[in-house]
Amino acid sequence: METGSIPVRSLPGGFDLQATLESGQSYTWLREDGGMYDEVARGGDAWYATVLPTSVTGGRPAVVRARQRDGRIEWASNVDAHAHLVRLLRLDDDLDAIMARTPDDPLLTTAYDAYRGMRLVRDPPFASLVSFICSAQMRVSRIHGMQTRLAREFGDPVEFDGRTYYAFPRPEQLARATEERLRELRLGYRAPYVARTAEMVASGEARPEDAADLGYEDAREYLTRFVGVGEKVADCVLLFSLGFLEAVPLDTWIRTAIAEYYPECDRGGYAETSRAIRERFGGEYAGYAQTYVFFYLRTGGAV
DNA sequence: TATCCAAGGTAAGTT
DNA sequence: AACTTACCTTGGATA
Repeated sequence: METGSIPVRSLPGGFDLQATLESGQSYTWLREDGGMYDEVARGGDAWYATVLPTSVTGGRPAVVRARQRDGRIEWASNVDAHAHLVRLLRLDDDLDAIMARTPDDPLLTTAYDAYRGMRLVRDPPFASLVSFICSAQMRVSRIHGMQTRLAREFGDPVEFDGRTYYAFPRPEQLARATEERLRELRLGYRAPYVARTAEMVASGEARPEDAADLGYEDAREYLTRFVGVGEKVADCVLLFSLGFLEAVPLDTWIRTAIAEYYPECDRGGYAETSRAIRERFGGEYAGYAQTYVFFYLRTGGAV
């Protein structure tokens, strides 16, 4: 077991682990006290755990546990997790600079103040792709449940500190899943989408990470070749996995925000409205603004 | 207790 | 290209 810690004050703009992991960006972490999304007071200091896939570690899957307490991010792992955490939780983003480069409007300011320190995540691409295929017409807490079941059913088990953790399935593992089994895991009509997309990735027909080499709108178009991936899901993968911080997924909450606060940005079609709200949110870091607004509204912020 | 509704949308079929 | 409609499931609201 290796351990370490990272002082929060060393991170420009601070950090909020709970907000970062429970804001509906990533579905690859488990809170070890069992709770997540569905309760309790904020400001907890619970441990969270994830398993890095072999595509990231290059070797065996690595378990990473982290918690935030006493002004530090504490971690424990079977590898040196520091660089992994910086990457997964975007600890190298300068939040102060990013907020300074998004507009100074009342909704954004309120959302920023509510979850100061929340960062975007950088999830492994295949897990992110599957997670957001599953997200269609689904509550955040249930998306998380689906991903947890997929890992336990099809992922590699990894022993760490007396417990068994499960990596998110590799494409070839998930490609072996039958639609029927996926429906039993309560994916509903998303089951064939996940099965077909996993086959596409496993066969080498296309890989989500290949979109990273393209320009933003071409990258979004590229991802829609996967079954179950439309423009909104594509934007989520671009933002939460592939580092396109300008991506603004147009989900129900953001559409509500547009109607209430930025009606002039509603241009009818997805691409045009997306472009308008992206500009309204300052362009290059518009996705940060989107994520704060989404989480703020979803957790009861005034509309 | 029964019924209804909506949830971080997408694919397929019509105009 | 723009506009409908069907689609699994289920927690929470309403009757």
